[in-house]
Amino acid sequence: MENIKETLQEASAETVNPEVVKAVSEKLPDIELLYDVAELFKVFGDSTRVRILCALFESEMCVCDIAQVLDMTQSAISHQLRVLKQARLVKYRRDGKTVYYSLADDHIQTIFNQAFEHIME
Amino acid sequence: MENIKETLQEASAETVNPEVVKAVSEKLPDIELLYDVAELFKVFGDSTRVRILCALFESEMCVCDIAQVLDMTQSAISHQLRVLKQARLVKYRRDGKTVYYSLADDHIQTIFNQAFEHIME
DNA sequence: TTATCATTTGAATATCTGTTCATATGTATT
DNA sequence: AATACATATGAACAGATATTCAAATGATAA
Repeated sequence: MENIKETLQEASAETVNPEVVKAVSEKLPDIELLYDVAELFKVFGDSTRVRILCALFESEMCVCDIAQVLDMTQSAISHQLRVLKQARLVKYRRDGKTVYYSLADDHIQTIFNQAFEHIME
Repeated sequence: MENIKETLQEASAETVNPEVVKAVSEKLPDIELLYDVAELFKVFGDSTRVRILCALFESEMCVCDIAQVLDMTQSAISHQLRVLKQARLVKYRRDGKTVYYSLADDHIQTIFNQAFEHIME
C-alpha cells in the first residue's frame, strides 16, 4: 500500500527550496503515526459508518434497530459494525439474542463536531 | 453511491426497541450533511494526502518540494493536490513557473490534532 | 431436541481509487 | 520563435471496498 522507494526520483522537477524541504522533512511526524491517522479517517470516510456512529451518539442500539434507522439490510450493518469494532470505535454487549452496540470513545464525537463546524462555515 | 430504497427491508430482523428507533431517527442529522462529513473524512483517509497536509502545517510549499519530502513523483502529488483543492482544503498561488500550496483553513489542523490524540491515548 | 430469531460470516460482484506513464499546458529565458 | 522547466491532466491498470446473497453461529423458548 505504501511504496517506499529506495531510488531517488528522477522526475524532471528539482528541489526549489532546499531549506524548506529540509525543515519540513525533519518536523514531519513519524510516517507510522500519519499512516494510523489516515486509517482512522478512512473508517470515518463512509457515509454508512458515519450514520451508524451518529446514531450511536444518541443511544446504544442493537443491529436490527440500526438497520431500521438507516433503512439498510442487517447484513450490511453488521459488516460495517465489524469495521468499526476492529478500529476500536464501538463496543458491544450481548443481551440474550440481541447485541447492543455503543461508542467506545468520547473523542469520536469531538472529531465529528469539528468536522461539522468545518463543513458549515 | 447511496442507494435509498423505497421498499421496506423484508429481512428477518424486526425492530426491537421502537421508541429508540423513533427517537434516533428524528435526532439523526440530515443525510446530506452526514454525506458531506463522510466525503471530508474520505479526503483525509489517504496517507499521501495526510502527509501533504501535515507538511503544509509547517510551511507553504511548491509541488516539487512536496514530492521531494514525501519521496514520490511530482505527478502523484499533483493528482492528490487536485483532490485537496477540490475539497477546498488547500489554496495556491503562482510565482513564475512555481506553484505554492498552503492550507485553506485552520480547522484542518484542529481536526488532525484531535485524531492524533485519539490514536495516542 | 427442535424451532425461531438476532447476528455473524464468507464469497462474489460492481464500483471506486491511487499511482504510473505519456503528454499537454503555462511561464520565463534566450 | 525556440527551449527549458514546473505543473497539470488523461488514460490505463492494479488494488481496495461496500453491498448482496446464502449459509453458519449463538441464544432462547417450547
